Amino acid sequence: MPSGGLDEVDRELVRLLAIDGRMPNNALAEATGIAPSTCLTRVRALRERGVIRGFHADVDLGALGQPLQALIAIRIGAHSRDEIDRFRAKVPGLPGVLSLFHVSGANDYLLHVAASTPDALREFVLDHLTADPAVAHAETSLIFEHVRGAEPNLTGV
Amino acid sequence: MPSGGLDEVDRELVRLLAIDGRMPNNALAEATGIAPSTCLTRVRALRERGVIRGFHADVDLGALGQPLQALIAIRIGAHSRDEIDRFRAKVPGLPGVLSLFHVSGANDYLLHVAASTPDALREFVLDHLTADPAVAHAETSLIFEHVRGAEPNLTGV
DNA sequence: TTTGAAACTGTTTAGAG
DNA sequence: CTCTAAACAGTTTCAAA
Repeated sequence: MPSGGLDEVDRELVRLLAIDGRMPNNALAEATGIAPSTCLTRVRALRERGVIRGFHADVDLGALGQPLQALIAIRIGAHSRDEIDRFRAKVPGLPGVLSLFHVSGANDYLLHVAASTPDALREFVLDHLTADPAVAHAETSLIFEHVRGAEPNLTGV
Repeated sequence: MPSGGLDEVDRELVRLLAIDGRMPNNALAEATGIAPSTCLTRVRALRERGVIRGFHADVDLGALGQPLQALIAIRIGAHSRDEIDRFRAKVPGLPGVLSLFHVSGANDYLLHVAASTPDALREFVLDHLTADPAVAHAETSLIFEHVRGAEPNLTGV
């Protein structure tokens, strides 16, 4: 049950930073029982190794004028690899896109988007999904509630 | 198209912190053309108002021994409100749970989880979902790829 | 790799506009 | 609500182990 060259201290640093990405180096050092300089070196190493990919503010999209969220199940219409790649490449850049999941099963992609109004959402689907030749079908589900996992909180959805 | 009492500067601060949650106050101030002290006040206010909910490290779960991710579509078996509430309350605390979406449509919940091995995933589903009296059906889709939105990057999946 | 201590940089407070 | 400036805290480097 090990974890690719991470020791106890590394895992604790990761855990703490996943909970509070702005925890000061000092505090991290004390919490893990190492010197601040050592702590700095380790956190840098974790970033360089890609264990920590970045730090992000968790923003309330509603406060930013995007109170609606949806998950859109997308089926690709058996086309060329090129067309699929194009779709995959364009989607993350579309306005309001939070995440794109490529999944196994009946659907090919699951798209998590934010929108300002039902109309904006509808336009998003029509303009960018339905209209795309790679897309065979798109089924939109509104998100009533979105709760993060309580434990380590090891991701950024 | 406004955003609940946020001015231009606030929105820019939020945008920058969503991209880099560790951007120094100095740099934020310069980037937005205000004094560091003012910047500090504003960022604090954004946190207090809940516009910024927190700061988190974005962690590579694979590096932490959880290389598998899945989305599990869950249908609730038309039970009492209490039972649904209990389900809703327990899930975020289950091991490996990243996010729980309550959605409209054929499925009631969409659960985003991480696991170490296919077996661990199977056990998770059997022990915590299939076995739960509130759950009528659970359909697991493996996540092949998960891409974040490129724009503001305004969330933390 | 680790560290303590110095040098430095960024943060925070306070006081005034 | 904003700013400048001073006080403070945290970060980072570096030489040594």
